[in-house]
Amino acid sequence: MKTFSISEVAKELDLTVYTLRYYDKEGLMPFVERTPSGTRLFKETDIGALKIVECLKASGMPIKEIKNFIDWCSDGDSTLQQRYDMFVERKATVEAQMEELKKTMEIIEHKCFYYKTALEAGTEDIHKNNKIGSFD
Amino acid sequence: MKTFSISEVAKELDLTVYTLRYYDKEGLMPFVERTPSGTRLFKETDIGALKIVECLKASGMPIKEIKNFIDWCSDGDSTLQQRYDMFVERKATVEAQMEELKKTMEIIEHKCFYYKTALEAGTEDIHKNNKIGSFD
DNA sequence: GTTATACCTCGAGCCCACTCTAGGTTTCGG
DNA sequence: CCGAAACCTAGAGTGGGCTCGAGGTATAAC
Repeated sequence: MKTFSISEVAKELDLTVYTLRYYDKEGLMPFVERTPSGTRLFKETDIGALKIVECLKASGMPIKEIKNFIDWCSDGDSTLQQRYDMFVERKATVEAQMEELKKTMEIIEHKCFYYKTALEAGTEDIHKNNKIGSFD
Repeated sequence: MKTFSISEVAKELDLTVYTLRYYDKEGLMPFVERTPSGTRLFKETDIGALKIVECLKASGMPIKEIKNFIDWCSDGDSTLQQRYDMFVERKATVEAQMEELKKTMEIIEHKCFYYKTALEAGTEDIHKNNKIGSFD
């Protein structure tokens, strides 16, 4: 079976080898096998698992909670409920983040417009004259 | 003109007074006036400006870059172009974050389904039997 | 076979964004 | 006018997530 070195995996996932070893230290990859001399050998499935780790990270989950999930995976079917619940909760937090980001975007787009018109006028004052104290 | 104390502003923006004082220390609120004895007096417009700071923070901008923006604001119309460019660039990064979050969401939804069916079956094995090594 | 490169661990260091403590002053209700 | 609560500064401490240096072993290319 084909295996991959830590630097190959780092390149694939756009991480550094430092980061991968740090994840290992934090218990996020207990499944990765080693050569007799200690060199890590990553399988395709390991890379798949790390992609889930990255996904959870991208959802804003801290390393320690991701570790809980990994531990549950190691514990087998008895933890299926926890893992399901976790993903359902993640879904909710990501939805909230999307909402938040949408609001942020609206303000930023408004500011793009604000500065475009100000640039055209050569001064910000055109906005100040319209609505006093709006910080528009 | 009505003014607000630091704790009122903290409550309004859902921040701590510590955080607000930290922002001040970092130069994010050079516009906030003081009483002769040094107590900060926030105006409505100051709160508006802080909302923009929060917006930039929510867009992932680090404090130091937000400070640049605040400095540009103090410098007046000569920095209109920089500020416009900054918001256009912010727009792009927020768009990228939205894309990223969408991908994250897809994986999470897939996992919700994965665990829902596994729970119904009582074991994760039903997935393992379908696609070997997919970490689905 | 040797030399360069990649791998390893352990622990220290770094950066960011707060968060809090100590020690002090001010303001405000009764 | 007094005591509680809110304000202030300077600087130390915290937690998360890396990032790196030192010192050493292993493997691969020539």
